[in-house]
Amino acid sequence: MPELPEVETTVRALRRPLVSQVIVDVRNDWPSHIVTPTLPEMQRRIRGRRVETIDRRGKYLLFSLSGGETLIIHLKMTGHLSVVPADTPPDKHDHTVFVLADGEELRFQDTRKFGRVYLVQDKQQVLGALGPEPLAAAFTAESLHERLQHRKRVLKPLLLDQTFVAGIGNIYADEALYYARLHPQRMSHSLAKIESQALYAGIQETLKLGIAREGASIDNYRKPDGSKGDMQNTVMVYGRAGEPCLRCGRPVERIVLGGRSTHFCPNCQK
DNA sequence: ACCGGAGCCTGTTAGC
DNA sequence: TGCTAACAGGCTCCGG
Repeated sequence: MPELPEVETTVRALRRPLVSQVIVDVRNDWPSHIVTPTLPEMQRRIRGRRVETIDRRGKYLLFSLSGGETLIIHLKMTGHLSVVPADTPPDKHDHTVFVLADGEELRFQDTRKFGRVYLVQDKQQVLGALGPEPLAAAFTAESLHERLQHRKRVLKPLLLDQTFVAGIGNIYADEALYYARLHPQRMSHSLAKIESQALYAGIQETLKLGIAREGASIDNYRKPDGSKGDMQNTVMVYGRAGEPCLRCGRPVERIVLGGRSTHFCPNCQK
């Protein structure tokens, strides 16, 4: 499941093959994949546009196009993007395909069809509600502490709330809480400053590690070239229910919070 | 302001 | 062995 490090890895891998390429058409066989505009209008507005830059905001990929519009893609659960020669045999889960002028295609493969595509003039229309970027300079331990104090929410679901912090998903939320030695059911406003600082460090360290390892291929995630990331070999608690905590040896526990599986060490995390 | 549940999907896995 | 049912999970919407 692509989270910030997986999306960042995808963005970095797509820049070389895609930046400065001209899009000549769009194909789609699953209408709800494209949120806005309609397919005919997207085709009209995107034809002849050049990809100028590729960036990331939270878990969204942003393709800035000549003419000022932005193509935005969210991979959700099973989305995968790759640039391949147009004669590459199609996969049955390729649902939106951008045809490029050089004979290649940007293919959005998405088994569970949760992914979403937008073409907008104003990217704030899609990104406007997102919280701060966790790896940006403006996001500090102090500002995190402040934001935690102003909410009365269970820590784990709050970390998954994209309006609170952008980009953290189920894996990195569990890992960050483990790193910070904080119980996932702690209330946000109960954190002492030193605990907020630990959470800040946990978020930073786990996300940076995830990027350095080029993502976690625990489930479906693959890099654009189809290869796996390495982060799955470094997870401390996620998916390790019943296995010994790597710090104290007691079994890792699994509970459900906010409808999400949550893994933690009841001995190390208070 | 916050919480819980339904819905969107389909490949995988647990259970019979 | 073969089949069905439950499950996973990011995000939005709805009602409490």
